[in-house]
Amino acid sequence: MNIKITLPDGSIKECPAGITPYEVAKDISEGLARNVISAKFNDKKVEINTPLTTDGSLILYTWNDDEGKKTFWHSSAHLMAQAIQKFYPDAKLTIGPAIDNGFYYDIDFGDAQFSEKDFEKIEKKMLEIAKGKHEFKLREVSKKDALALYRKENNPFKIELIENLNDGEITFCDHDDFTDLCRGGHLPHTGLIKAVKLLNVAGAYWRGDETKPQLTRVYGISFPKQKMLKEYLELLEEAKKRDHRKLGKELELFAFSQKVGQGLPLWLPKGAALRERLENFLKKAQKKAGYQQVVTPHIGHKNLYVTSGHYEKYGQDSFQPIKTPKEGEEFLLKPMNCPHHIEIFKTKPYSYKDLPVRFAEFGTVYRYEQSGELHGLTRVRGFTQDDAHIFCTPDQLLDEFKKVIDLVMYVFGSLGFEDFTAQISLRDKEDRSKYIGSDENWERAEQAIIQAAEEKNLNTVTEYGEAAFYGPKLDFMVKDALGRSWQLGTIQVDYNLPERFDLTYIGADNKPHRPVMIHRAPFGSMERFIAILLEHTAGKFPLWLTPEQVIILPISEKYEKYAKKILNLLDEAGIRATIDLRNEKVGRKIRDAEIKKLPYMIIIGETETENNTLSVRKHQEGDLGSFDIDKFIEYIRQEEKKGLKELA
RNA sequence: GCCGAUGUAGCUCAGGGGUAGAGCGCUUCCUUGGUAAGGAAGAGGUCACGGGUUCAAUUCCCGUCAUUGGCUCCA
Repeated sequence: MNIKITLPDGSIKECPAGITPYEVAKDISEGLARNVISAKFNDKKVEINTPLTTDGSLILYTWNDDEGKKTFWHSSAHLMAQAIQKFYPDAKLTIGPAIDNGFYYDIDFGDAQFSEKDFEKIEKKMLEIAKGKHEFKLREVSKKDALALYRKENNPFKIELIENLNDGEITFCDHDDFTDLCRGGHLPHTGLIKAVKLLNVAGAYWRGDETKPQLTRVYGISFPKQKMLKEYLELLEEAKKRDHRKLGKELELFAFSQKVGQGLPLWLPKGAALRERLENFLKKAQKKAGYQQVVTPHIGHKNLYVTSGHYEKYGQDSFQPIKTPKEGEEFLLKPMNCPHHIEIFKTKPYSYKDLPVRFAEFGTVYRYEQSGELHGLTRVRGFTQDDAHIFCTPDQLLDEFKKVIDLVMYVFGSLGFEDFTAQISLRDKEDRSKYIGSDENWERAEQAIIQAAEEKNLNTVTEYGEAAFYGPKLDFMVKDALGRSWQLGTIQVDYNLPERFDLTYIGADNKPHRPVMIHRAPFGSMERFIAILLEHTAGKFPLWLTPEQVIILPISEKYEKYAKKILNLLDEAGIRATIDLRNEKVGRKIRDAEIKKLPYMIIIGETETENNTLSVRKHQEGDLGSFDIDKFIEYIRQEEKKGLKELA
């Protein structure tokens, strides 16, 4: 009997029933058969040696497909677990999935210690086993037998997993002498795994729940070719060079001090100046977009946060109140600016004709982040939000929201962020107790965001359970050098705080109405934004933003006077320049300026002094030739403008 | 907060029971050199902090702090 198999290109192959995906690949070409590592049949993951018995569509995956890589890495996780059990026979396995870059296995080592020192022997053992070309074989097991096996092994984790599965859908995967509970998706055999590297060990809670036992998570990666591993490791090295913590130190932008406290960044002169330029850039755009700057204090009365609901939600898990010595009044370091801005809104009555009003502030806030969660500038305890709150009528909401999207796009565009995801963060579908406010208001807010994102043609993903407790968000997510995702810009719709603070405006009907609030921060925070910008540009900031635009390199002391004259002229023209007056040869000065990524070098020697000119060299590009001073200033001004777009 | 790793000169790091080393940087001197490293000399360290073991601790043990890879969390 024959079956009809449809391939992705639409062609239909007639094959004998019982043919495996591997055999189909072989029928297409020997090369494909060598490379095929997994398959989907009728949209369901199948093993490469699963007999196909009905008509259907088949997709074959190789290493070049994400599906293929996942299969490869998941199979490698089995191999790693097997190798670990050779050395730690009592280790209890739990789960071992593939991730974006490799795989991990969560293991309960009991009283035994597993550390990085074990990596080498595990890697060796894995490769040794891999060479045996052991076939991965999936087999169905009854619930009873599956439970019996893991009861014998005394593995409560697997038992818990199996208990949540239905009889008839439980499968085990065998290879060599190793068996594991697994739903499938494996390589044909272990021999395809040619290179492995264990990357790190970490603690991870069983099922991600901090009340449950902590397991040891072993991360690794594997490849079908040794060369690919080498390339991957080189890539990791490259990424480390772009790490904002390293660059921030090298470029003297920011620092931390044990004495000041963890997670509290200190901005050095160059970093502070950079921040100021970024702030001015946004202030200018916001002014154009109808925002008004306000300034509010760093602390607020506890009652302010009781009213806002933040106290109930975060009171225990935040910096604790500051008390006045005599009255015992309690004040909190502000963890956000919204309540303060709301109080500004409440200083006078508003007519519908006055709305929308938009209050903006670079507001520094303090949040108690758990010590283990702090990370460079991307996760800190004190940071400055480029915050603003828009108060508008329900009718204006959609339009205002879209305008904010425009502003965020302008900021991202001006700074070269093209690779981002707009994440629509909605309520958890099941657990609604985490949120305040009525279902009706939430529904309206969520719809407004979805519609605005759609009308602005944003590339979105929707995440449930990611909303703030007072409202849904549109978050702009960007990846750092190491591929970790961070939220930069955010726009949030809020019907709840206006309710809690009893905000009103007078409508055309001469009756009070409830305004809607939008919270928004295009950068997110100055700290995180600069961190990600550093990693994106590898420290080569746009010319308009960079701390030092030009360095003057006199060839010898004889030209110091002329060099200083040039410095003054550049300074007067608002160009940020310094001089390298060290007693070094010009070759050395150039080398050092190149390493420091200074965009322009001006070389001053006998010729320049006599002709009243400059020799200009551009970073990474070399000699640009001779310039008059005025011509050079004009040139820099033009180059600065190139990076900045106009706000629509 | 939890699990693991780390903490030695301004930076990057080596070392190891008998109070320390390299490279870069810095200072001084020589050199006045034209597009990616000129030469010489010198200064610089409570080996994170506190306790213990020891004749002796920077080294071994314990604790604290900080950094770091994850987990949980993220208004």
